Amino acid sequence: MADASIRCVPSATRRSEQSRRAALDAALALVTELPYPRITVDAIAARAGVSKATIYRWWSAKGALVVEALAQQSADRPEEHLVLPDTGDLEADLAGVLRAIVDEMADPSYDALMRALSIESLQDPALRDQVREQIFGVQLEYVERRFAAARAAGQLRDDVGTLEAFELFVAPVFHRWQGATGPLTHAYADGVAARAVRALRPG
Amino acid sequence: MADASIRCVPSATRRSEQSRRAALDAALALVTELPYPRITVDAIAARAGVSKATIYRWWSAKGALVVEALAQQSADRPEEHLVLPDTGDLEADLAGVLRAIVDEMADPSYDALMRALSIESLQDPALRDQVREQIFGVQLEYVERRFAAARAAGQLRDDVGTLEAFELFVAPVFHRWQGATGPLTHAYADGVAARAVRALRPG
Amino acid sequence: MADASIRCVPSATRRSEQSRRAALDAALALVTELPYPRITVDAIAARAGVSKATIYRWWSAKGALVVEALAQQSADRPEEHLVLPDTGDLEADLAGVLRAIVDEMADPSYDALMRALSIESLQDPALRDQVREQIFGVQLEYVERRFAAARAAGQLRDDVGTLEAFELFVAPVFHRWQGATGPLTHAYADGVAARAVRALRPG
Amino acid sequence: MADASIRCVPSATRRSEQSRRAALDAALALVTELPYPRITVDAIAARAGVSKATIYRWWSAKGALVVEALAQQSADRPEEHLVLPDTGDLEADLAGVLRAIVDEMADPSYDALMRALSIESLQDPALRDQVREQIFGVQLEYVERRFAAARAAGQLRDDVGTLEAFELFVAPVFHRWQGATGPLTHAYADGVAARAVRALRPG
DNA sequence: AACTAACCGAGACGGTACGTCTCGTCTTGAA
DNA sequence: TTCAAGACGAGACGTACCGTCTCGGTTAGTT
Repeated sequence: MADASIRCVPSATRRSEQSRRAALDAALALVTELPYPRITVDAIAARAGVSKATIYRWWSAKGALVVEALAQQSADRPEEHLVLPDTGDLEADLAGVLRAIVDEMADPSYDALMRALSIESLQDPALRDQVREQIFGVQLEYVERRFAAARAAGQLRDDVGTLEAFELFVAPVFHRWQGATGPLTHAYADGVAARAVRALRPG
Repeated sequence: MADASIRCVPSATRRSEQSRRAALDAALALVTELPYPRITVDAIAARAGVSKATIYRWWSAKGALVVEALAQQSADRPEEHLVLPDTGDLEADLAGVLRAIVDEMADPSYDALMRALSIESLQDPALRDQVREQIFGVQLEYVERRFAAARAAGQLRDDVGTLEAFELFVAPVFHRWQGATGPLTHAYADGVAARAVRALRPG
Repeated sequence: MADASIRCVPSATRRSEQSRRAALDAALALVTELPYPRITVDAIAARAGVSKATIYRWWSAKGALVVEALAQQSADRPEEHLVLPDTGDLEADLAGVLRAIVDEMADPSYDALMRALSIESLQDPALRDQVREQIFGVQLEYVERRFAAARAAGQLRDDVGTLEAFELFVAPVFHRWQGATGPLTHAYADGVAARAVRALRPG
Repeated sequence: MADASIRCVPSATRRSEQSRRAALDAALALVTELPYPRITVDAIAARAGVSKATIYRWWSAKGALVVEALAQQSADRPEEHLVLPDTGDLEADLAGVLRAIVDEMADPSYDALMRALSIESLQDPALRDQVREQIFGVQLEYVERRFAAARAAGQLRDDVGTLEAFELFVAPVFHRWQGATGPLTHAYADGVAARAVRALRPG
């Protein structure tokens, strides 16, 4: 499955918003309830009260539906985004958000969801792009604002782009989560924040 | 698939080394030839000229076989490990190895291997642990030596462990590779090395 | 499909004759082009440039439409009916018409039409009755005239009805066609005619 | 369905006789229980306790399985065959067997079974041939014996083959059954026998 | 001339069944 | 015993049609 590329047929005018939401909601619910390989299109269809044909009419495969469901959730709950506060203290702000991320990663349903996203991304380039644009990109925008402020306050080097700065504090946590290569604690979050700030500091 | 844990029956008394190698080689070959979800146990068995029963007798599932195949390859080709040279210039050494990694990631075979490893890690905690110990751990040991030297030369802060230091320069590259969130160039490698060294520098 | 009975509901006053003919013509065309199970309502609708809803508004199912199409054709081409000539020689007349039938049966289009009729008859009693009345019955009437003449000429036994006489020479040919149990040749037609006449002869 | 031809592929040596019988028995049972289009491969598989893949491994489609099931039943119950007794009185013997056939045709499950056979035969030439060889042919052999005796006793014309003679008394009944063109009574059976014998009598 | 009502095309929808695929187990026979 | 070969039960996959429905647009046949 998930070998082909995304379809997401256009004509969208006559599309039933009700069916669309039912499918996305069902997908979201199942993602947090079952290990990813146990989630089937039939189960999503049944849960949504929607026919399998309808799902395949609008999504190329299970993965595309799941990713869109997660993106939709992202859009529906902007307060749950990776919003960097701005207290003036960049390291503290980063540490705070990293602690929050670390806490979320301990939640089994968040874990399941991340796993689903990662697996699909790795299996299908089209889905990887979808994830990057619909989920990662949104997160990045939120971070961008805080870094713009930091840059204006002279706390950031000129030779580091937002994407690189973002990677600097997010990638280690993500890497450790994915590989289970070490504990994901608040202390660890603080350490990552400290190192990131040191790396980004001018001079 | 890959829902259960590893078995890897020990007895091995009358085990046919020939069949074992054939299976591992076939798995390795297919990983680089096909998108991961298209690789089936039947295909591996057919390619290896080995029966499916034999595979299931010695490995619990496709994933365990693939991971062992990759670990085996890792063990067979130590020269391809992530060996940090020691020229005394830590940043240059890091930049060099990161450039090498970036080059490898552009190789479709390497890409496919990494993808397989990541997918299996994400699907099965037991395999994730296996990957960490048999592949990641080996890499880490090689890096450890260089960092020990740097630490002795006073180039490293005392409050940063080897694992954290390792993550600092590897995780961003890996994250960018997995998410296709940006270009993987030598310039990028140099930037990551520079930032890592800044973050690790004492004072 | 075709599990329910015939409906043929609405007003018919406002009915578009154009759509009706288009549907019937499309059905007829497809019957001769495709194996029967491959003929779909969607295909008929598409070919006719008519919507599926329109088809289901006027016919209960594919079968009803096909049967009506065939009946319509039957009505449109009376010259193609099973017309028994009357030369005075009953056996020769029968042999002539049977030879004509045998020739027709070799025509793939006719074969396909007969197949469609038979399949629908067998699947739905309502359609079977429709076929009997609108197609079989018409054929029978034509035959009736010739047998009336034969009866008047004392060439027919009193204890044999027209239907039974009809069956006597038509059923074997039809049976052989449907079961492909033997060759359908002019010689065979002559034999059937001879046997029928012997069976029907008085005394 | 049933568009392709018969496959019946693999080795057959390793084939599980148990699964084969379970599938055939289940098919037979369902044919008498449900209208033919309602019989599904899934239902047969479930009833038989056999996997769908096993069914498709050995039969090309539902039709082939059903036909083989009926042929198997034919083989299992030779006493239920169309066995013509030989009392010396050909007409009485024929009338007897036709009366039995007429009685059977009134049985809904026999009716359903015949319908199934006919529909499949009409939809797929390969199945038609299978029916002819595995079912019709067997019946014909039984009839052959009685006609041989009749022929020896000088009760049959020399210019009529067994197949033609068979058609003469079976086809009218079958035709009337299939088209519902008239009542199927013992009196009708007697009439058909009488006409057949007249047609077949020498001189 | 506007109104109304039924028809029409298009095509999305909930369903059912299809035939294929992969999984992991099990059986057979040769070495 | 181990192995190659491969049939098996289980069940998800993605496709094809079914017959129903809603949507606007059009076209009679009134008012």
